[in-house]
Amino acid sequence: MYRQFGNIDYRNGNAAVGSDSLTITQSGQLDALVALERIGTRLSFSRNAEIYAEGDGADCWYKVISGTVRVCKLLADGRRHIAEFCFGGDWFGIDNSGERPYTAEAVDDVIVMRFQRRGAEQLMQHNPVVASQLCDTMLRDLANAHGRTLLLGRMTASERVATFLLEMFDRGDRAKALDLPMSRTDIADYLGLTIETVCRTLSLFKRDDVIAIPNPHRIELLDRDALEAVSEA
Amino acid sequence: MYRQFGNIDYRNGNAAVGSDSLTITQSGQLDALVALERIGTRLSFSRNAEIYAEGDGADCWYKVISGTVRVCKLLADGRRHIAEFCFGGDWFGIDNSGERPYTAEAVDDVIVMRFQRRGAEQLMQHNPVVASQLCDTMLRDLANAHGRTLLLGRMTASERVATFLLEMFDRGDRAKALDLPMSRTDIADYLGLTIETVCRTLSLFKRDDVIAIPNPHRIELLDRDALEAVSEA
DNA sequence: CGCCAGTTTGACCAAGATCAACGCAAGTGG
DNA sequence: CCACTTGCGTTGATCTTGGTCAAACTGGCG
Repeated sequence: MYRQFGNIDYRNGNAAVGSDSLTITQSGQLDALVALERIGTRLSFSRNAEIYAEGDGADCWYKVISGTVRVCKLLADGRRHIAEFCFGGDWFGIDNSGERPYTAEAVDDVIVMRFQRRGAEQLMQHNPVVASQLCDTMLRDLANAHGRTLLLGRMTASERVATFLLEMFDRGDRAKALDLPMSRTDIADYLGLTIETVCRTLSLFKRDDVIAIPNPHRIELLDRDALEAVSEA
Repeated sequence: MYRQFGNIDYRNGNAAVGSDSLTITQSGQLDALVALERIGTRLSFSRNAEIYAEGDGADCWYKVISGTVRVCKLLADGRRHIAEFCFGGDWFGIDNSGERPYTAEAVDDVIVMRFQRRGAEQLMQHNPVVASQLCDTMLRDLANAHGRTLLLGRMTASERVATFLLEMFDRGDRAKALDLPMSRTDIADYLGLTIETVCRTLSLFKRDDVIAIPNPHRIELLDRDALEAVSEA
């Protein structure tokens, strides 16, 4: 899942800014990649910096190069909701509304690629490979979002936390140890719980030797089967 | 929102079955419509009939012509989750996974248009108008799904029911009276509540003269402002 | 008329929220 | 180098919202 458009290392920084030469061959994946790369700009943000705010004009699309982004919303009375976390390779900020419906913030230090929406849309029009890859990304996001409605609508606290941990393990390098970039509050707002419930549930899993927590941001997976049994569905 | 591809009346039944002539001009909306229509099949289902089941092969896309469809999932222990209700004009069953992740059922008597996925995808490749319209549909669905994660993750029972009612009123003909095709159980499973909580909340709104309920499936809007105040966010 | 499916209402219960205190490690300033 | 602060994280006690269980109601239909 995720990590669209393969493994080109953007970090070497050969991206040109907004070149508008859209004379692009309608051929393979690599061309699609190069084409996209040519119209993007690299940007970096430090921990908790705002990438864009709810209400801003939605004239750009973004792709995470490194770090973690949270897409969230603050309600009038202080309740907060995190719609998604985005990691290296994930797209965010793709919507066809005029205004941003959510805010995007850097969870830790983040590097992103920013694409002018106009340019990207033109690219899609002219290059079916880019179009179908972006389409796939959207369909994956949609499936993801539906999975989350199930989680939020019908799962208990333990099921939510177990599902979250497995998701994080599977997105990382599938090692036994996991470094969570986000705080407990972030996790709570992502799972529709309170920070206390998240803590208690993690402590519960620790007590039952399902996970170990050497420090708050590091989780070690001791018993995947147990976690999967809790997460079930 | 929704109701893609305008107002052609499919009910008159001039749809041909699976004609594969994809020699289509790259021009206006109407052509896109005609092109799509030519590769679709009309089907009808009666109340509670299954349109497709979780686990089936996902080789078709669907569009509702008339009636209401629920896209849902039954968990092992009996909990049920409704991902979305689809009304006339809405697409459903568009996903790029091999197997259906959800079941689709007719809420009431339903007529749908079914499209072979292969054909529709080819059509998208060759006809950018169809492609971008389907893309828009997906983006709308995605925004919708994110809205629902907010509702399910952070809203109280009253807020959920108020939001649901407003959504239903706004999707209908915006008259003061609304006929809900779905049962209380359906509403509950859509809002992540129990049937009892849905009933109690509706009774509460009735007691406060926000709505009237002449019969269980008919809701009249007496005080939209009050409902919007509860739904807030 | 009596049954049936769906809805409504009431009494009680529990999962998770809220409120509060404490722990702990990383700064910071004297 | 060591008090003091600050920002998280953890744990405990209590409360509330919404769930569970149960009974009554309603309209349609054989």
